[in-house]
Amino acid sequence: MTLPLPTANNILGRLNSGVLQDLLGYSDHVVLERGDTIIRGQSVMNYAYFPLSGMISLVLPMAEGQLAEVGVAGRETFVGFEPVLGVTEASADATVQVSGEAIRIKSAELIQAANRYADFRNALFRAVYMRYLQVSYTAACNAHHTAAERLARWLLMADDRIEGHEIHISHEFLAIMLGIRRAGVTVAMAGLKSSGVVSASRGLVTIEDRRGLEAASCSCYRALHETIDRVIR
Amino acid sequence: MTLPLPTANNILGRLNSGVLQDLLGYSDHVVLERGDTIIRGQSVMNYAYFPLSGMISLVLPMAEGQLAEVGVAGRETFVGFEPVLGVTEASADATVQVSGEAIRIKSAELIQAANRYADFRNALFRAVYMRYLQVSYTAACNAHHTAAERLARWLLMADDRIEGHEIHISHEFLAIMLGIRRAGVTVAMAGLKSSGVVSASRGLVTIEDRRGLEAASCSCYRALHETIDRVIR
DNA sequence: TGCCCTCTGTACAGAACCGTACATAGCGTG
DNA sequence: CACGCTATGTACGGTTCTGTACAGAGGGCA
Repeated sequence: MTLPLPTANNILGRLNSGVLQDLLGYSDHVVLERGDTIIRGQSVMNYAYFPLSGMISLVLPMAEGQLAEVGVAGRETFVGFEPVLGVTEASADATVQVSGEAIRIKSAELIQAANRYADFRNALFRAVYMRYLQVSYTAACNAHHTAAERLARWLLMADDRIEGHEIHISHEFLAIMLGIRRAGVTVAMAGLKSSGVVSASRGLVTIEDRRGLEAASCSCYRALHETIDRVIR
Repeated sequence: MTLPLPTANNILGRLNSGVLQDLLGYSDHVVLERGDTIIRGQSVMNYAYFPLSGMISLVLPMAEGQLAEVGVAGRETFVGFEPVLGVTEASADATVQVSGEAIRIKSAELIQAANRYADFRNALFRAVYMRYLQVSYTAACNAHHTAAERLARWLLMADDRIEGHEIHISHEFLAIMLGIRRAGVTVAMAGLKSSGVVSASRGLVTIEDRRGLEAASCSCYRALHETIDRVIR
């Protein structure tokens, strides 16, 4: 079993080796277990996480105990960006959805490194912007698209961030992420299963036909990707 | 008729006068007419706008020509933040919803000033963060709350950004902003009218009972305000 | 093996919202 | 004033989703 390298993270992997070595000097390598809440909304942010594998949901706690997922993060980005904008409090919960590993850096050290290295700072800014875009599309998608389309989009986003094509998640959790009933997930999932794009058993969803899943998803998945590709150039 | 001062904008108004004078040296004072689209999504951003009055909607263009409002801006903030994060392309359309005025600065000059003045830079960062929070709540709200509740929230956000309590807007426009049918707006508005919290005639909505409107709104309005107050401290 | 807890599938009535259509009302302009 | 355009009010069938409930399946553990 091989330990994933820090360069598995898209931001860390593009740094020149001197900067990366410096950063790693005051970083931890941590394991993210499914269900862990590594950041809590409305509490002081202590660490930023640069995932090497796995997937993290960003979940906004609302009034009356409701929850709403506003975005997801994997090794393409980092979580805990608030200090980059001078804010000490977390905006949302960060909950591990798919187990993995991450490089963890104290928020204060993150800021010092960002001040020191322009390339690193710019990469962090770009990641913040991509997060903003993702949340924007989530807002638009929630207003316009059906539960089935949004389920397909969620599975695509997860598929992008995992090894293989098996997602360990229950309908109950998916319901919270999509802001719909648990029973609604079961029905929507049955549709995807009957058309053969996914198979599923207790707590496990397997993507069988990626193209088919893209066809079942709303346009937001593709639109967000195209926008990000254009911005990154 | 008095010209609004640059200090009417919350960001500019908190700068020390030397910095403000410098900024104003390379800024324009512009009029924002209802219906103007001052920034277009997916095109290069040329200017940032610091509103002194009026309200601007941030509207994400989606596939198949659909539109979705992801946030609004008034004199509490600025629009055209992308260059602050090193991005040259606009993410969304910025359309004037309520006429007003603004201080306009070339994006390149904005960045130079931000590099020069730490206070200004920090204020811009904080505004970016507040925008992020607002879009997050829009995403959550769209997933969980009814059209009537969201209409009430929209009217509250508009009321916060105008002089007086009269909003010039048609049901057609509101429908686009909320991502629902025009007829759905008419029905929801009829509810608000029958309970006396607003009155309305052709193209004009008047808020009669601010407290009542807050009661008709979902919790997102209050929750966002409380979060922003806490972050700003 | 038996028990229990979680997860999944299914059902049903009702609410919310859609797409569409049509009639009326307000208001500017010729 | 008459016309025409835009805005508003209303209606109706159909779809999506909700809240709730219950039964059965899967799997861990005593």
